[in-house]
Amino acid sequence: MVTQSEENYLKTIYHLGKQGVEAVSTNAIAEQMETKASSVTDMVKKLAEKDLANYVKYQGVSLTKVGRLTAASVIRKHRLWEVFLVNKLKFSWDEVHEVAEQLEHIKSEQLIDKLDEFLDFPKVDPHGDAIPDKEGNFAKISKKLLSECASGEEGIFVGVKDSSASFLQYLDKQHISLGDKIKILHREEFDQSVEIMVNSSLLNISQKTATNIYLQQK
Amino acid sequence: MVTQSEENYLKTIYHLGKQGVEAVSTNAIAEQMETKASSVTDMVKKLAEKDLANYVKYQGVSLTKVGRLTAASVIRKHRLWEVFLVNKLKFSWDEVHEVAEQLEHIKSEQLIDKLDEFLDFPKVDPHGDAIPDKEGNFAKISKKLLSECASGEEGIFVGVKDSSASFLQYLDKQHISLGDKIKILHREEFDQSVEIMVNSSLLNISQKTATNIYLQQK
DNA sequence: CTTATTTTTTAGTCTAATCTAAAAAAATAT
DNA sequence: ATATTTTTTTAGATTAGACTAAAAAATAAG
Repeated sequence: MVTQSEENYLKTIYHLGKQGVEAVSTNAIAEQMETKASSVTDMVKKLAEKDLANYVKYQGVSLTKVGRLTAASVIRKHRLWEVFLVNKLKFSWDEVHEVAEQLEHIKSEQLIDKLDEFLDFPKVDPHGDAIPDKEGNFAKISKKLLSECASGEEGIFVGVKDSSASFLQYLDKQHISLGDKIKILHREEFDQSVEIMVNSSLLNISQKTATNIYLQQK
Repeated sequence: MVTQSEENYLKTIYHLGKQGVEAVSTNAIAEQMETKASSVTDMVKKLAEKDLANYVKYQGVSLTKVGRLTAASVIRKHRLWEVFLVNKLKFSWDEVHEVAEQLEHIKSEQLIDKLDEFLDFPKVDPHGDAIPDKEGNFAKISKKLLSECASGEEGIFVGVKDSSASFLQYLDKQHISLGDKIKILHREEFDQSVEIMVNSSLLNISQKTATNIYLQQK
């Protein structure tokens, strides 16, 4: 049995080391998890003991195949729950993280399968990050900041970069919501503002807004 | 902060001692929770320390007002999650318990409020047990076994007593489902079978079936 | 290439929750 | 009312996870 704490370590190592393939330093993990390096050393030994991680003293940690799969499964759960919280329970994007952080540790294959189905097999979470499938494979999502799109390009609004309450409220007021198709019509040289088409209405957004919106293209 | 383990003890004491008001013996708790009496003693001291329980050596435990409220809140979460699992994710009744057992410990007021709303403020869980409100008050549910109803009576099918897979499948086959209005037409003296009206169709059910179905009246 | 600095590990504590075995109190039976 | 049985508590260990402080290894600087 993989404990909750072990799952959290696996997740962190996965994120820090390119899907857990690259070796990650003890200190990096400690900093990320806001814990002490000595605690990390202890845990990392345990993960190696359980064949979830490869660990050589003074040389950092990477994940084994099983470790990577376990980490991906936790990430899958986290992101599916985030979709549930936002799409079904109407949480706003900035409120979901800590709750999903708890829900990701619920142990039940069946629960996640049924949740996945209930949500209609989403491929991205509310922040625009890919949701891995049961085998731990991530769909290649080509998401790009709106500010990086040329005029003429279009894409689906799949996430925000910085999800402050005020920004989300602004989006709400402009009737821009997740899943909307956005087309870039014109980029204004002088102030980097962008004219876009959303829900068949024209809108002008500031550069700041444009650097906060992720579009998914095909 | 109340730990997961503390919550489980509170819940057990609540259930064993008439909402936690009556004192419950150490042994009774140990047996119910499949743990050792010595572990119970330890925990019960801690609960008393935190003013969640009243405890006098050798005289059993009851809950304080705060303890009762905390227990009721855990039960509320458990039952709301059960409704979610059955109504939304299409779990069958006998599969939900252990998952709800985990979900009940997720800490987020907001989550439960929104879940409650999402489920349309249910008053009973899939087993026909009342869901307490935020103040810990249970709606008085007058649920009765179908076998105890006189002919002429009617009620809403709110739960089952023993939820074996085969029984649930039988109900499915007969097109009897949760929330259906059932009217008792006639009770056969000789074999205790009962003729009922469900979804405007006549049905004859055995005594065994009748003792497994809970009806809610008014 | 030796010294200083940083990183990582080890050794020893601590807390929460559990357990076993023994002691103490309460309940029951003779 | 005394002995026996049952229940409950205490004492002492154990395990997971985290911490502090000191030691060891690796890295950087002169």
